[in-house]
Amino acid sequence: MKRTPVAWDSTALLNAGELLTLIARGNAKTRSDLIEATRLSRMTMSQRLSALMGAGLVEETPQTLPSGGRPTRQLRLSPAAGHLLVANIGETHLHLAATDLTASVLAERTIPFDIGNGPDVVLGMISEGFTALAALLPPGTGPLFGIGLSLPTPVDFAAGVVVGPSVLYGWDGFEIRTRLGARYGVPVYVENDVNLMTIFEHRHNYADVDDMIFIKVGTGIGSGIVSNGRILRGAKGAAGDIGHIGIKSKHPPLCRCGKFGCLEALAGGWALARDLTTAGLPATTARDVIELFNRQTPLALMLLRQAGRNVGEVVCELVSVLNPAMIVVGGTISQAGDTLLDGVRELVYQRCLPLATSDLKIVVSKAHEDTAILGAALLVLDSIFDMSEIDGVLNRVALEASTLATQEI
Amino acid sequence: MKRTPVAWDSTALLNAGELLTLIARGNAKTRSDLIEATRLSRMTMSQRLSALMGAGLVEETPQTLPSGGRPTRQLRLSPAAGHLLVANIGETHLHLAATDLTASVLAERTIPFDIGNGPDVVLGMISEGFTALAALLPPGTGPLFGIGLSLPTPVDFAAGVVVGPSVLYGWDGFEIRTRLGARYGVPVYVENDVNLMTIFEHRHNYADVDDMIFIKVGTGIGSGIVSNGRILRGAKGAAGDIGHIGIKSKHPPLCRCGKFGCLEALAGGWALARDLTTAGLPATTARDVIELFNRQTPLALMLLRQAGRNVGEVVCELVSVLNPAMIVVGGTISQAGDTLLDGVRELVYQRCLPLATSDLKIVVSKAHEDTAILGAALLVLDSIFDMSEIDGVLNRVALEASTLATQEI
DNA sequence: AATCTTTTGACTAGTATTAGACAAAAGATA
DNA sequence: TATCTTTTGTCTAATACTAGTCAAAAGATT
Repeated sequence: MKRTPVAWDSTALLNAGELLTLIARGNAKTRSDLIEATRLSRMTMSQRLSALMGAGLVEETPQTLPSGGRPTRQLRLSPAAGHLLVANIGETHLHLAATDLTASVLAERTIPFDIGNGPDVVLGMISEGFTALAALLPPGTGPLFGIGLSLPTPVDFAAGVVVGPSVLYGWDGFEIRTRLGARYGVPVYVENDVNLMTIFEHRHNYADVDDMIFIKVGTGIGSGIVSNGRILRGAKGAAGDIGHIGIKSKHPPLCRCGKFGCLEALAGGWALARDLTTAGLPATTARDVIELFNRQTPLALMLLRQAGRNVGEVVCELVSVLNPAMIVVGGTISQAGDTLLDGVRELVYQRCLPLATSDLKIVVSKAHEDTAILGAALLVLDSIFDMSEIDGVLNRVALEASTLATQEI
Repeated sequence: MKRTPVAWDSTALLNAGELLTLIARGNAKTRSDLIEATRLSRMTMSQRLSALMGAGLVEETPQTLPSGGRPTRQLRLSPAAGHLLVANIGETHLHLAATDLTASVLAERTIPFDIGNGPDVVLGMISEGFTALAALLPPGTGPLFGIGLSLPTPVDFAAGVVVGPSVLYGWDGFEIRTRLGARYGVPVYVENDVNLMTIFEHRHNYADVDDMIFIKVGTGIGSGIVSNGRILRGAKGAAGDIGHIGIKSKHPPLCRCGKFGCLEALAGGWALARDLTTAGLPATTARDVIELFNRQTPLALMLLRQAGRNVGEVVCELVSVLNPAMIVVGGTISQAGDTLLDGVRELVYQRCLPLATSDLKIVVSKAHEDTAILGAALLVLDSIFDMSEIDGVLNRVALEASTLATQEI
């Protein structure tokens, strides 16, 4: 079985990494953008671009940009040129999805499971699930480009390893990337769920904001920080862990971390449920709390307003330290909307310096459902279409194309 | 006066920006490093490198690295290939310096002045001072490569404009970069003094730490944040402003910002001097406080220990939010050493989660004197030897060399 | 002193890229 | 419909870059 030359210039394709990165990242939408960004001659750019288009990685959009003369054609990554497999490992459910290269879900599946089974069993279930999803892909979908995993625990992103003594027994130090990477032969990225929700919120709704903070108020409380347009992870991937910052209160309640007076123990979903139950309104989950709020239960309203002020205490400090342009509050409890946010705003505008608050926006997340899994897809795309990884992608595509060409003979 | 070809290949020089960046930033010290980093062929690299060496920008160090065979020659930026002019605008003194390209001071000068004179007068004094310094440069020093200014107020770094309503009356919105850039025709960078101290501390002492926080405890209290190896500035350059975070205390003292209970009002140099004076030990400056500490005055010791705990309250939150690998405490009051730091450590290890504290180092700055001005030089170097600016530098050098060549004829 | 090892420079033929010019394409405008 | 404007593709000669080879350089090793 001998190799034959393929239709498009394979050298040009292999050199087109930079173009692909610019297009995939949204940094360049037109041919002129590409020339300006790469400082390549029009000839070379054109050649490489047609290689990318020939390989099915890039396509022109139907719409053009008006320019006074001949309209400018817009370029984009072909959504179907490849696919991703992503999973959100929750505490009770496993959420799996296959997406295209615009992070749109092609197929998905939710499996109830027990995270206590440990990484071996869970990763086995994920592999099985991925295989099932891959079978559901529409015909013509390109090869697997990468895998993303979301976990409810701090993660050393660079290494793809769970860190920390965490709630997840048996996962500490488990080398997820190594394990899945060996099985699938594509890049594997592992990240904490709050950071992934942050990535989704940032890329999907506020892509032009370079400094923002996403605050998740769900059962627990956590945050994700975008600084200079990038996720801030810190030395060990533990950045943004605001749930256990101490808040002044008259009778500091015991937190599940063992300390007293943590933010989470005052304003987290589990704490609100606890307080409602104590007052004779049975509630166990954050969803129950919002249910009572929706029924306008006075105590729930009161507790949520107070929770807003407690969250606000910490947000004040985040604003002073990080000087964000925007704060987005998400998570189940954020469904209380302004009832929660008014307390946050009250504290922030009262306590922070005007320079930091004058153009600060504090809003509720527009997102619902499970955005961590979409964040995982966006993260994989961002990481794959990147200078250091892009050559691997192109090599795989070129290889696939050339073997296809030989098979046809 | 016609142009004549110069000794070295001018095309190669103009294309050598990437090499120069790598060498200047310390990312590549040998020829092999350069080949690996640029993926250029040895031929091209060699050609461009000799252009850089011919232009006097890069030189080989006397020492070589042992390699088993022929020793590897080390490369570095020629310190004397150019010079920088930097200034620290303090509240009572103007500190000016000329440095070489390793940020070593070649000449310096301190001028007492009143910042109340406003930006016009002050920038005029700086220009005069720079002219005087330039006359003191050793013969053979290369041209001016850039200018750096340090200011005791928040700055919009990207624009080179003072922001704020700040203590500096008349400076708000003043376009320093535009003003000085027009006069000197080189890049001008303006930055807040605490950020510059942070840059110095980071680059000079802990260059391999990607996530660190520098805390300045002087008359006031501020901080600089290094995240992913870069200074975190926030949306408006106000990040790290921790002096006015509220601290719980029984009788919250009035702060100079108008609020009660700010960190600065409890633990800043001015607050400690106030408390010592009240107790009958006259002190006005942070230096006076340290003077009393050095004499082992019991009240000073007690106040400094308490100040450490107050600073520790805020550091706890910084650690939870940013997960740094290292915290460096500087500023005049940090001369109290462990008397101050023990309080910080006590709070941090007691309140933060183990994942964030297990490998965290909390140390006193090794630096003394005015490090902001050195930070300014490092910032200018970092900014100049950067993909977006480097071509300007090379053009200026090439132009200068070619005019020199024509004059010789 | 002879040998080894690795760095470094230089040569070649072949390949990739560039600048600049020309023409075709395609919607806007008159 | 004819003209205008800007985008896009293609051509060519000149230039830049590459891989691969050979040889010289310079300290380490024997």
